[in-house]
This record gives sequence, C-alpha cells and structure tokens, in this order.
Amino acid sequence: MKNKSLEEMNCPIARSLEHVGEWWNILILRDAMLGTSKFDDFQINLGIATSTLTRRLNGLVESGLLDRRLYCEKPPRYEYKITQKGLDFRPVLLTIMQWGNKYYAEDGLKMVLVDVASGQPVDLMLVDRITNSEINTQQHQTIATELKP
Amino acid sequence: MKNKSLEEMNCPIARSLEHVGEWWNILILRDAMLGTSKFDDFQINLGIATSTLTRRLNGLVESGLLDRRLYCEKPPRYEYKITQKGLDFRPVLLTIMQWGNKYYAEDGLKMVLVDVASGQPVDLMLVDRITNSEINTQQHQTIATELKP
DNA sequence: CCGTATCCTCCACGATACTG
DNA sequence: CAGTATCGTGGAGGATACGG
Repeated sequence: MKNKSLEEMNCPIARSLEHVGEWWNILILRDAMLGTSKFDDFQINLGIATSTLTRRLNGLVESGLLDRRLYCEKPPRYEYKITQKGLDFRPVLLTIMQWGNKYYAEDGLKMVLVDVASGQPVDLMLVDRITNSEINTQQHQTIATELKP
Repeated sequence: MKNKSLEEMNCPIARSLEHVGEWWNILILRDAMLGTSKFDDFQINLGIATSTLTRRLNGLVESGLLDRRLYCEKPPRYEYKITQKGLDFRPVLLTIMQWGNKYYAEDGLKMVLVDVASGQPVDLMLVDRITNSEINTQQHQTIATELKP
C-alpha cells in the first residue's frame, strides 16, 4: 500500500492490510475461492482494467495468496490458483459476507454458505451468479439460500 | 471509494468494502473497539494526518459505523463512539486478526482475545499497547496472552 | 486543546495500444 | 486468447496553517 509505516506498525491487522487491504484483492480472492482461475475470467467477472488486474494478480502471487501455474505449454498459459494461505483467508471473507448481508443487501441479494462435501466445512458463493443447477453437486451442496426475489 | 461501480456490484462483500475498504477505516474501527474515542487519541495511536483523520472519521460517521457525540458543551467537544453496526463488524476484525497472527506475527507480536464481563463474548486488544495493568478489569479479563518477547 | 481548510504529492486505477 | 506497457487522471493521504 502507499504507506510503508503499515509494515512497521507491529499489529497483525495492520500487517494483513498491507497484503489484502486493496479492495480489488478481496474481490479477486473471493472469485478465486469461487473457482475462477483464468485472467480473462477475473477480468470479465470483476470489470477490472487489464493492467490493474495484472498488477493485483502479481501482488497476490507475491504475497503468497495466489499461485501462478503453467497449465499449458504451447502456447504458454497460466492459471491463478488459491494457496493455503489464501484459503486461510476465507473466514475473513465469510465474516465480511455476513456483515454485508446484514447491512448491504437491500435489494435482496445475499450470499450463502454452501457445504463442501470434500471435507472443508464451508465455502461461499454468490447466489445470482452460480445458480443451484450450475453447482457441481459432488463438490458443493447448498445448505442455505436466500435468492433475489 | 474511487469506483462508483462497487455500489452497483450487487455483492454484499463489494458493498461492504465501499464503507470499510480503506485500510485506515479498519484501523480506526480497531481502535474504537479498543476504547479510543477522542480525535487526538486516534491521531496519536495511528500516526495519521489530522486532515485524513477528519475525513475518515466523517466517513465512518456517515456510514453509520461511528457516532459523533457532543460530550462537553463549553468548549464543544466531541467523541466518536462505535455504533451497533460498528460492533457487528467486530467478527471481521477478529478473523483478520487471526489470519494476521498466523502469517504476520514474525516478531512475536500477536493480538489476543479478552473476555468481556459485560456479557459480550469476545473483544480484541493489542497486547503491547494495552498492558494488563491498564485494562479496566471490571470490563475486560484477559483469557489468553502471547506477549512480545 | 480539538479539530478543519488548503495545498500538494503520489500512486492506484482506467483506457488504450501493443505482443505472442 | 492472455496478458504487458504506457500514459493520463482522480482522489486518498500528508504537511501546514489556521479557527473555536
């Protein structure tokens, strides 16, 4: 971030903000947890400028929250997969989500928790973007939904 | 924030970031939950420019996370107290804190949970800034500490 | 003492154009 | 299609001076 002193603040919250404080990062992580991994998918989903997306993705890779992996050799193609450190950030997104649901869901659009059969306790998804029919039911099972009217 | 489109994003996370995404806001809320309420206390604690602090405080008041109250008539003095909406944001800070403790506490400085006798389950405090002796023990009781060496 | 107003700087972001 | 490079700008933040 702009202020170097954040790192010197010796507070875990302040230091965390150094790496995820930019709100684009939060939204990129959100989508990464939802399964997005390709550059263009992020770009289309978020409506972010490509140059900005490059910078943010690189920053998140540098911070160890995303992993850049070559998945195709010819032509070289990369995907951005969430790391364990990034997954550990999920509770933060969940609590932001709950707070946002309470105070900023006037139009009825909320996010919901889904049960992940793979063993992980909870995951998050945006209701109007991933409909129930689109969910890989082997991986996800909706346990609560509040759909847009 | 700079981008109006965040509000139009129809996602509770995105909308929340509209109000608390600026990292100064997070730190101000952190201190407000720790009991800070006076302008100068925020300023000294955070090392923030006074003009910036004015802007951020006003923004948080506008967003309904802080409440500006006149507590002295002559001369007029105001204090900034956290609102219920602000208190509801506390779980977010707690999860950020936990994540920060895990990944950004290399120097041993962590935050801890304290039991609030007033009935609320948990509160947070910064270990090196509020020592045990300074805690209002009627209000707080430390249940876990990991102090800087 | 408790802020606010003003000016300035800088950088995150967007737009655009470009490469493999 | 999957990005990177470059340029211009708005606004957040800092420094300073000032008002109640």
